Formats: sequence, C-alpha cells, structure tokens
Amino acid sequence: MEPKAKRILIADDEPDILEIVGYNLSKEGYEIYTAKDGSEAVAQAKLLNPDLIILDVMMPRKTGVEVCQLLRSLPAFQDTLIIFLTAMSDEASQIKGLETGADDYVNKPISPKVLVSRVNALFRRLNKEEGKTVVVGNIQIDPVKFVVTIDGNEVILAKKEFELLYLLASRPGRVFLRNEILSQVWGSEVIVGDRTIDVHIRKIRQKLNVDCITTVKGVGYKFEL
Amino acid sequence: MEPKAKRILIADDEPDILEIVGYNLSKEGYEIYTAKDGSEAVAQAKLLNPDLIILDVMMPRKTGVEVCQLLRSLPAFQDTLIIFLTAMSDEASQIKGLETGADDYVNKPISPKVLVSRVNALFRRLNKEEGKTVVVGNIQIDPVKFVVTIDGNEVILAKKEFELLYLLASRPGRVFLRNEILSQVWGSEVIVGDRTIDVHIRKIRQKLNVDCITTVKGVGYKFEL
DNA sequence: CATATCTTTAAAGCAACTTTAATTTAAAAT
DNA sequence: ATTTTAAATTAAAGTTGCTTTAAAGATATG
Repeated sequence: MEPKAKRILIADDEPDILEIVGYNLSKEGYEIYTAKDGSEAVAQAKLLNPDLIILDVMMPRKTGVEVCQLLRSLPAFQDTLIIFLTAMSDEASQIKGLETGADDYVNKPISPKVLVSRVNALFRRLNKEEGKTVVVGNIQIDPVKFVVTIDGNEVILAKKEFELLYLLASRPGRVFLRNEILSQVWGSEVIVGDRTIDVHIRKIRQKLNVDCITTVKGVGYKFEL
Repeated sequence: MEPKAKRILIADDEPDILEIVGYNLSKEGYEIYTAKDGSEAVAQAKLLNPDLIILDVMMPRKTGVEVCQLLRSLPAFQDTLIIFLTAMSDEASQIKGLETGADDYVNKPISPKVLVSRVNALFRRLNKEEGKTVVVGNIQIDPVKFVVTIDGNEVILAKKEFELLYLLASRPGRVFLRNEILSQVWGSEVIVGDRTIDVHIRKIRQKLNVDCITTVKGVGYKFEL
C-alpha cells in the first residue's frame, strides 16, 4: 500500500525561491503548493491541510513567525510540520523561531538538496518509517518486527535461525565463511561446534520451504534465490 | 504518565564540547551521559537506552556516521533521536548524515543555545506523537483518559500494566526488547527483575482476554492482533 | 490506620530453543 | 573406483527463558 503523497505548502515572497524549492521537492514525490505572502499562506494552509509548511520569515502581510503562531494556535495545525526559511542567520532569530513551534530552521542561501534532506528527515521521523527490512524476491526479513514473510505469509523463526538468515540475506549472493557466521551470529566469546550451523541452516530451509540457501562446500553458505 | 526525564547521550572526543553541551542541556532538565569515542558511544547507548544521542562526526574508534548506522540497524534504536555535530560544513556531508538516519545535523562551532533549541524542538515533536490514542483493530488505548476499550467495553488496567500495553501498542508489530521495556516503562534508575515484566504481561493478557501480545523468545514482546 | 489494590519477588514447571553426537549421504580428491 | 572429506539428517540431551502461581512488599484509599 503506497502512502499517499505528502502535501507541502511553501510560502515566500521571492518567486525564485518558490520555483527552485518547489521543483526540488516535487522531484522527490511531494505535492507542492505555494503562497506569496503570510496571509495567503494562512488561507492556503486552512484550505489544503498540508503535511508540511515551509515559511519564509520575512514576508509581506504577516511574517513567517506570525503565520506559525497563528496556525499553531489552531487545533488542526498542532501537528503540522513547520520549517522556517530565513536570511537572518543570527542565533536569536533561530532560537525564537524554533521556540515558536517550528520543527526546523534553515538559513538562506538555501541549498535545495540540503532542504530536501531535512524535509525527508522530518517525514521519516513522523512516519516512524521502518528501515532495514531486507527484501529479496518474494522474501521479506524484518528485524524490527522479527518476522520473515514469503509471499506475504509469515514464517516464524527462532532467534538464532532468524539472525543467521538475516546475516546471509543481508548480502545476497555473497558467501559467508563458517567462522564469519560464528563470529557474527554467536559472537567471538561463544564456542560452538561447526555442526551447529548446519542444523540451523537445515531448520531455516525446512521452515522457509524455499530453496534459497546454497552450500559452498568447504567454504560456507550463501543466500540466493 | 509522569514524564520521566529524557536521557541524552553525548559523544565527542573533545572534553570541552561534552562539558559545555552537557551543562547547557542538563540545565534544561535532561539527564546527560557522555562518551569520548565511537565505541564507547555504542556501548553506552546499549546500556542506557537514551532518548537522544548527539554524535560528533569525527571521533576515534568509530565515526559518528558509523555509530549511527550501527545503532539504526538494531531494533532498539529505530526510534532514538540522533543529532550529528560536525566541523564539516559542506553540503555533501550534511546530506549524507541526514540520509544515514539522523534527525538533525548541526555545524560547529556550536552555539549551545541553538543546540538546546533544536533538541527541544525534536522532543516537542516527539511528544506530540506520544500521548495520542492508539487504535489497533477493536482495541483502543487512550493515555489521556487512562482507559482501554475493547469493542467499546472498558477494561481496567493498573498503571504499570497500562504503560506497558501502551508502549507495545504504540508500535504494533515491533518487537520491544526487555531492557527497552524496562527503561521506557520503569526508567533507568529503577531496578526490577526481568520476571516483573512477565507478570505484567500475563496480567494484561488475562484482563484483555484477547491474544494480542506475542512473545519472541530470547528477544522480547510485541503487540499485534 | 486498616484495607484494598498494585507491584515485585521467588519458585516450580514446562515448552521451546540450542547444541551435541552419531549416522547417512554427497562431493571432491586420489 | 576408492578414499577422503564435508555436509545433511536425525534424534536425543542440555539449556535457556517464559509462564504460572502464590505470597510478600509497597502504595494508595477511605
């Protein structure tokens, strides 16, 4: 299920900024809306309910700070992300901006790429996005949920089995030596026999019921479909 | 839920930075812990389960970026806030840092006040996400009213039970390690045995009478229907 | 201040996970 | 083809970690 595109409202009185920032963010898949002054920003915000509002501090007809304060006082905009854009690089303004309820404060001149990164970082945090899931073909291995799914069906692995599979699948195609596996999965202090690995490999193969772990005789194991 | 003091781990090889930043943040009511290199940062992080980690990028024995990547790959640190501190002010580093999974990127020389504002801003945002009613299937958990309802019927949980359930349910599917649970629900000062968690889990399962908490042996517990 | 409720500890039991060991099978090497 | 070596398989032993229960220690409440 694809999450619907995030809406971003950009408010600045310089058309160039709107243009450049808008272009770079839309390239990332965001839906962009613009406003050319503070009042318009408020009106647009109420109309659109954006997920993020980027506000220039110095704008005609309400400054960015005023817009921020006004919106934050409304229940509907309690959670909306807000970023300030400003030419004023002094500390005091920045602190004031952040204390007004903004989530970030970016100084001009703006690097579009940096701004995009910061926007992504904010959304990443908000979505509580889960990273690190290994996906190979129809197999998904999610270390956060501690679940393996094949074609959407959950397979339950024990801890060691899971760790072993995750290690192998994290680098599909690469061969892992037995002592690599031992040190990665078991740690360097623990001493277990080589057969232990075999038994776990077997259990994984059995439970997954998919031919995805290849034996490289005399060397180790590798994951591939 | 009484807000427990937020724990911040600061890692930098310059003692001055640790001193100044630590001082300013502790003034704000944060609990401060420090590490003087990358390896120590990782060790401390695992031990303390901090709410925020401030990482110098250039550190001996693992750079800040390495520490970030390492921690982000662990389930326990998916949600932990991370701020990079760096003398490198070039765009590329900043973008890379943010894409590594950091929540903010602050250039040196640091203004302690600005840093404090940014830290506050991050926590402010995080708190907005907390304290919300969690709805999973037919189960509702309202942390404000302190009430759990299943299909509209109220279920009465004790405080610790409620906090534990709320934690698990706030991220359905995600596995919470035992020490994560301990530090989130009990706090770092309190020392209670592992069995305590089990007993509370049991009481929750009993009272809810719905199979919604799964045990992941050797790892932790997770909430899912 | 007594009682009820919540929280934590402790202990027994059990189920699942992990490891070992022994045997069989398969793949290289001679 | 035979020997050697490594891995697969199986079953059993060993271990760990969770569940459950009961009871004692806190804390709150009337």
